[in-house]
Amino acid sequence: MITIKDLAAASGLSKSTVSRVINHSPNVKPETRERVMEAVEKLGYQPDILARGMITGMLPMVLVIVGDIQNHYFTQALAGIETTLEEQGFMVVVFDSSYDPERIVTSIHMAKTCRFAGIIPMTGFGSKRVISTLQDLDCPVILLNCHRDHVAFDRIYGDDFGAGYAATRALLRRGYRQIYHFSGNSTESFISAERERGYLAAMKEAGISVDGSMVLRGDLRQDSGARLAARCLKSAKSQVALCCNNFLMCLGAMNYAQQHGLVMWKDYGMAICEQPPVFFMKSEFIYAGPKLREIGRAAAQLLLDRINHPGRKPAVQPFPMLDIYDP
Amino acid sequence: MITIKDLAAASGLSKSTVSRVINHSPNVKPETRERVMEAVEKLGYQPDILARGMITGMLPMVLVIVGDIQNHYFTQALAGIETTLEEQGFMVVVFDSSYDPERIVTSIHMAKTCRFAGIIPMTGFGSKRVISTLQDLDCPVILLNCHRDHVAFDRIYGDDFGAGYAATRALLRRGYRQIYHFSGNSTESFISAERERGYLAAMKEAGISVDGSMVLRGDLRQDSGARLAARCLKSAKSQVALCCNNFLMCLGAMNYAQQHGLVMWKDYGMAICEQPPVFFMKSEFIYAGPKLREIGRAAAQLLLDRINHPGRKPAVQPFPMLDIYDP
DNA sequence: GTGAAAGCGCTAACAA
DNA sequence: TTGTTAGCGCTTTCAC
Repeated sequence: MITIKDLAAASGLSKSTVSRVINHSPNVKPETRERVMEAVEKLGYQPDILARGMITGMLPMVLVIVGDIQNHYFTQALAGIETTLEEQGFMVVVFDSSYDPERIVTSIHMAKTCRFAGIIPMTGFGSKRVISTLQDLDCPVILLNCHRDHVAFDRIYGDDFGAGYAATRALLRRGYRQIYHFSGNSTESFISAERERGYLAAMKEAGISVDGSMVLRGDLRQDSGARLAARCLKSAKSQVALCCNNFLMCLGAMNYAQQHGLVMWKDYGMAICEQPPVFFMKSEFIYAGPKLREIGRAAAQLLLDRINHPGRKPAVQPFPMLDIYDP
Repeated sequence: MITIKDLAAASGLSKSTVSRVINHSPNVKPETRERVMEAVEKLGYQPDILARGMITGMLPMVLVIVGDIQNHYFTQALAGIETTLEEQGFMVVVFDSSYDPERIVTSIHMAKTCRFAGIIPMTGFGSKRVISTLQDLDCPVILLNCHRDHVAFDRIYGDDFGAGYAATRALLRRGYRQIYHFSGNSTESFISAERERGYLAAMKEAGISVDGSMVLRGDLRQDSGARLAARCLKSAKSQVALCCNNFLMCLGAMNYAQQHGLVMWKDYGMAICEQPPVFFMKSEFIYAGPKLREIGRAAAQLLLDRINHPGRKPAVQPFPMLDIYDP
């Protein structure tokens, strides 16, 4: 491995001068800089990021904590995060927590002892331990789509209220009035609750009173989508529409419908309050949701800002951009 | 941050002794060990992985190079890789290459200068530059589902021939004889070519001669699946079946079918030569493919072996386990 | 069984 | 503008 010592020897200069050139310090004679760069080219030098990290106290790596790497929700945001960070020379360490707070805490400790430049948690905020672990950290943290009331941290979140609202509105515009909302357990997931709130707001605005029977609770997974669909679509009246809190429940509902010979927009309407996986974009159904890739980019950008300007007060940054698709 | 220096002071011992305890060296008096561990507990010491990496020349991190983080093919394998590596205290750095060889090379350099413990490339092996970059590396590398003839590296690959064979067989067993294969450009993707080979073998074995018109070439994406379906299913004879090289083409074909009122298993048969995304497992269609999560685990295990036993000759390790689903 | 000292490759004071 | 020196926190000889 080529080190600055080798460069120093090859160029007849000292290690410090070489270091200055490498780090683009302005206080170097152009001629000297050239001499060093020659050696760099000739020997194929590449700085040891680890050694540098020891001194500067920072490794150009960012920990991103997801709940499930196989879920498009996370990978779409991840794509945005990675693109942005890579442009600035950072690498992304992905931790698939399986939504387990204990493992999240472990990963955060790991990040600390590796002196990561920052952490972007996208999940796991039920646990006090996670919060307090992060607080003891003294490391830039951007909460992405976590609860908004963790005032100690920078946080960015999508407009899931707007998503629920827009999805419902789109159905209303098509003339549906009997619109069911397939929701999650709203006390558990903040995002899920926001979407539900958006649905309720749109219904209210349209002057439609929503009684308890219109909001059906599932577990945000496919099976419960099918189960709930069975309850609403049994008597297949064409004026019924489903506003699904998330994609997986929609998929379950669509499966149910298909198996029972129900055709979308003929026998029932369908909208989702989030972006579907890429290969389901521009399909038949309506969707409205925060642009996941973009919100990932924004979170990464925010993190970079924090890295470059430490000591600023943490702030909430709403991310209003919605992807609304109404075919 | 608590360092071994602090532990030494707290326990009245030297840094070296503390280091021995931390690293489970046998040459320490039990009593001394206890004294150190007390200090560790009391002060909440956590070793600085970076500093350790400088000495040992290895950071417990592994670079995994994927083609597209939003593709379930990669994330499923990634899930297996991560689980296995995490158990051994390694972290996973995911690099989404967008299949770009130049960016892959950059990421490999990054891994080197960070002294990563290993690299698992899952894509990007068209380029000679990638290969030679890896060869200059002196770092454990496990090629996962890349070309098999890179003899300089350890490599593991799934039984994609078997997948194509099994998928086709399942259709044959159901009585289909007019089975189209939606393939990729087989010169580009080795995996795609293997699946095609499996299809051809099964057809041959069944005594069905396959002329050129039965293998249709697309680009492995959704649109081409729909386009090819239009060619085969137009005259909707119920004895036609599609054997899709990958999930996305299958999805395109299913969309086409649905929009034209064709019902699976009534109007046409469908099989895929790979595992679909989790939420499409146990659906209507047949699939057969290497168990992606398991192959990920196996690759990670192989990497760990190489890290612990350097200097062994690189070898191919076929991974025969198939997930065959025939509802 | 334990301690002292060297050094990994680099940056960041401080001198010159 | 450049060189010298002192570490970062740890592991690893080599003495004792």
